[in-house]
Amino acid sequence: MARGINKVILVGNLGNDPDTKYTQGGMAVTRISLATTSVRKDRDGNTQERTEWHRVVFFGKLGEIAGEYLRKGSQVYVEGSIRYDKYTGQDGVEKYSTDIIADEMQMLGGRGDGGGGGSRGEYRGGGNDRPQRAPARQEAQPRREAPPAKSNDFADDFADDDIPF
Amino acid sequence: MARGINKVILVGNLGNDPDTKYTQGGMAVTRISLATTSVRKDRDGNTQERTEWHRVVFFGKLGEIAGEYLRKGSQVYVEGSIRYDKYTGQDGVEKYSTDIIADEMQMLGGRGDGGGGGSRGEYRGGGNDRPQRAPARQEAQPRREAPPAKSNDFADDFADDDIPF
Amino acid sequence: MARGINKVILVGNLGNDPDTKYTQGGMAVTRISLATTSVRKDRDGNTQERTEWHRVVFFGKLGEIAGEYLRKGSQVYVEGSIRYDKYTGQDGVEKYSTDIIADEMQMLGGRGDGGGGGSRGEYRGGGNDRPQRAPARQEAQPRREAPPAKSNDFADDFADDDIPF
Amino acid sequence: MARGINKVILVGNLGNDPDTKYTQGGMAVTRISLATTSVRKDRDGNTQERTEWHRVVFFGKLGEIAGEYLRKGSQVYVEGSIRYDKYTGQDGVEKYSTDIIADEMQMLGGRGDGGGGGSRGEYRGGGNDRPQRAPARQEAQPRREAPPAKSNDFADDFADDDIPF
DNA sequence: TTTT
DNA sequence: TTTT
Repeated sequence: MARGINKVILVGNLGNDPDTKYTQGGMAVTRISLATTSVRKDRDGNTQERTEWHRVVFFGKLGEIAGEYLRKGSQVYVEGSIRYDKYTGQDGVEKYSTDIIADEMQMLGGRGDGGGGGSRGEYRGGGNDRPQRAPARQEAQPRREAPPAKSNDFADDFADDDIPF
Repeated sequence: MARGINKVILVGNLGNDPDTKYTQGGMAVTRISLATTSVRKDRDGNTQERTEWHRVVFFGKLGEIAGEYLRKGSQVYVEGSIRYDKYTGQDGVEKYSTDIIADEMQMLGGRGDGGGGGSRGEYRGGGNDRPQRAPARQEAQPRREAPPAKSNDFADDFADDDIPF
Repeated sequence: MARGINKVILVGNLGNDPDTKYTQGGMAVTRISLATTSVRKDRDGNTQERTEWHRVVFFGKLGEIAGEYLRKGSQVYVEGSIRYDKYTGQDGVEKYSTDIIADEMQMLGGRGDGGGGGSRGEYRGGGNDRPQRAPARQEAQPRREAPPAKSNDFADDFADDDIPF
Repeated sequence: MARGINKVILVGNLGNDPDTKYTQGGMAVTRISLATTSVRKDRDGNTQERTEWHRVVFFGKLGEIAGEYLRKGSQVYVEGSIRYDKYTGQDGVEKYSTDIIADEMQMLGGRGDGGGGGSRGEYRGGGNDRPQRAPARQEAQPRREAPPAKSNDFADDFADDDIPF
């Protein structure tokens, strides 16, 4: 039985345009790099600034919306959970990664340099957006290239069954 | 100027007793390993369970309280922020680590196998618990060994000035 | 279009057993009174304690689980949103109420005086637990009286269509 | 001893300019009205929109910053706790109010119609901003009228000792 | 490595 | 009205 709370709340700006790929089952997986900067005063009274870069991942419908509306510089609210992964790199060395699996996002004031659209992205991950075999993704991301017809890099990372929520 | 929100809320159980060390300036640094388990149903209707192990770090007064009251199995509420670090291992290879820097904690119902005491730990990281030169740490952790008189492993990790909040 | 975040996170203890009722459509609506206590030191160094009593409401499947597993004294984690209502009392005077509409809950260590059961309640409000015409509620709450066959007090408060999420 | 978590996270827009007053001890108390709007689809597939208006209160240094930088329309992130109060109105009737006591805020992208300034407000309520007898408030709010020399409406609500954190 |  |  599930036990525990694993919740992350971020407000930050994208360091780059989002990267959207598709699983073999047609599910969108969008990744962004999100900066949050904090300050503190050290003992000498100097201001110290530190930026964390969060790797945030959006799945399914939320991945489509994030890919469509977010742009480099966009300010966004993200809610999700932390996921730690361990894998073996191509060099045979064990590596670790940490991702924030988003289940809610909301665009904030600034539009970044994407501009154009006008409409505002927002979505709360519901319960029933598991990939229903070939979503109508043609309509879903007017400004993204068509998803690759067959396999792609994410195929190694995520089977459709791997949706982490 | 600071910009962004980086907030983590965890409720989980400790996998081991806490590990408390002291910086050269006498500041307590306590680390715990905290499990949060979530479940989801996969496409075949099978229940999938996944546990994340969070490395949580408590500094200063909060580190003393965490070290004193938490035990393997304890259930605890933790609030803090995510911190990503990159360092070079002794093997010369670049490594990455992710820590949750706690700024609030509260013990919950279950006591784990610590038992005994009776009193309940709880604390909110305030603004003025920077190491004031040699805190009265003798009184602070009745059940922990005296902090090492001189250097320790954390000396490499944290100078007093590194308190991350 | 939706705009904004309205999120509440509570950890507290129930002041009384939960109160479960049913809408005419058969949806469970469970209310609890949840205490959170905070302390601060006033200027004279005296400890001041203050308790807030939150009215938390659970709908649908979550309402059934809350009604079944929570008891007076139970410690519980609740996530939800704030809802302010204004209504006219039977005395013709305008009144205001504030409720926390829960969309996630998890029982914590302490069991309160409910005891017995053994199993632990937990649930995340999903997207598809709107009342599907007559849920199998007979099985759902073994320890609660059968829901009233017809109207009840909540009928005035909530139509099935009023589920606030 | 304190027990429980009472945490609120809001992202919304101000419905009006902030209202700043001062206690007799010289502490700033700023109130804003913050809107968060959510949507849901009802059974007929129609989009239902609902706006909650939160009364948010900022004390001390945070109150000065909120009063200076926020304006009608500003988008802001607020973190705090819920506080329920019961008082007797001038008509002799018992009334209830709910406030969000802020302990952290951060201005977001949009500037509202305040414009001008340029600098961005942000602050985390620290531990030591209790009113130190007459803060240098002349410098603190360039664009607000001078605080009343003597008593004001808040005097009834808040003594200096009432700072709720 | 925890917990249920 | 809870809890410690």
